[in-house]
Amino acid sequence: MLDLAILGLLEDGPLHGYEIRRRLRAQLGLFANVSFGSLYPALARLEAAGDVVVIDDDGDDLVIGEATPATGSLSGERASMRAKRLVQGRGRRSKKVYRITEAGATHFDLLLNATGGTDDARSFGLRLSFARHLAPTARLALLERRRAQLVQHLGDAASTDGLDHYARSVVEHAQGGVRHDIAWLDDLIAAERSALSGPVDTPRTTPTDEPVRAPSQISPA
Amino acid sequence: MLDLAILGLLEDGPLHGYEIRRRLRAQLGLFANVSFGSLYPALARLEAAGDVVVIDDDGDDLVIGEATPATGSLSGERASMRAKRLVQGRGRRSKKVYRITEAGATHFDLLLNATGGTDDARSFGLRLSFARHLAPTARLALLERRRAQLVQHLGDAASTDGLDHYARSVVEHAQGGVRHDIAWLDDLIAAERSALSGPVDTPRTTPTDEPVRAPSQISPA
DNA sequence: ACTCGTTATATCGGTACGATATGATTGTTT
DNA sequence: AAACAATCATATCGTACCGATATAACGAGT
Repeated sequence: MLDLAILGLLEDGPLHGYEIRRRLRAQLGLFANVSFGSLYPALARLEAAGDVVVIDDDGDDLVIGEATPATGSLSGERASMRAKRLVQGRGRRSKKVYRITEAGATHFDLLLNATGGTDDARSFGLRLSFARHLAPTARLALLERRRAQLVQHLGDAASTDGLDHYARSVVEHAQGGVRHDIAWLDDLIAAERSALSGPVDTPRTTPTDEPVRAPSQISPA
Repeated sequence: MLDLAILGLLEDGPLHGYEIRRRLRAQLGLFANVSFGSLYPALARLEAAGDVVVIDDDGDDLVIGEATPATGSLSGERASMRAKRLVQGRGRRSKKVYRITEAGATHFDLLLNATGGTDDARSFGLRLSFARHLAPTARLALLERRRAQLVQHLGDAASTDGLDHYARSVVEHAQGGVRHDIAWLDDLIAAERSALSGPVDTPRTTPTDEPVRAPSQISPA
């Protein structure tokens, strides 16, 4: 989950942890309230896995020999990093800027295209946010997978019998939200379809074979 | 989070773990996808804390001496339980039915009325589901607290500049959802207000001083 | 010079999740 | 009636995530 988010942001250029969090809050504002208690461990994880590397402000990789000892001691890297930090920064540095590696980019593609996994709203929103990195067909597949999940979600919803006023209100409101989500997905799917089938010109059948649908925007209060 | 849910369900009578999960899925369907990996540890937690006790099918508490050795060995209780299970059930039992204690009920009130804590949608939905256990003023406070959270949430939302089509769509759709939530809360708040101020009779001002508002239901797809 | 708010990294304890294992009960097929 | 599958039910393991907290560097105000 977080790995996907971090790698996706780093695809557009190196960032340090704090900035990653800011963008996550801005771009994915609502879910993704990501805390440092998960962000920094995640960055350490990705660094250990070789998906990201720490660079300094000049863009140089913060590893000495460049010929990394491969599957050797991980602590060696950290030690050398600390060394360079001391040498050229005189302890003045505070930011740790991360850059995505080729392995990281591969890993990102893998995570982004993964069909299975969790079906929660967060991971879908995350994937859709990075949908520009997906092939058009994969994009469409992502949307339709999500739509099917939500439809099924509505399907096996209980009958709200035996629930008091408040609980019923919660359930019904949530169901309304799901229906809203489905309508939204329908719009996105239609857009993807028309972009796939007729990227030429003269979209003849497009505006007619679609039922009348609200323009994806609730009344702005 | 889970403690609140479990205790709230047990307020209406003893249940076993599996059934708790079913009700959680039904009543709070959407969030609350509660997994056993969190449910059973939570039950064990609550049992250790004395908030719930295991009973057998006749309603008897499944502890031998009734004079529990207090802060002694926890494993003693489990051993005695296992013993009784063997004695009177000949291993036929598989369900562990939990009953809430007085301490548990107190704890539940505490959790339900807690003003601070997390501000996520799940815990709010959970609290609102159990709102019938709240005093009318506390109910209103809960709703207004949540409303303020959402309004602020909308406030410090970024400007969606620099976001591509997909990311912007995600953000805008989420914001629409938040506005929808706020409208819903406004309805609930209005209802609570009118129930507080004029619970007598002749609801004179009720149908008129309220702005025209959609009936909380999206077009049913 | 001093404090305060912001930027920034990091760790800790607790809680939740997904996968998985295991047993008991019930229903269905042969 | 035996065999099998599905469902009901409890439990544990590893990992991810969160909230609180600690720490430190730096700029701005006073």
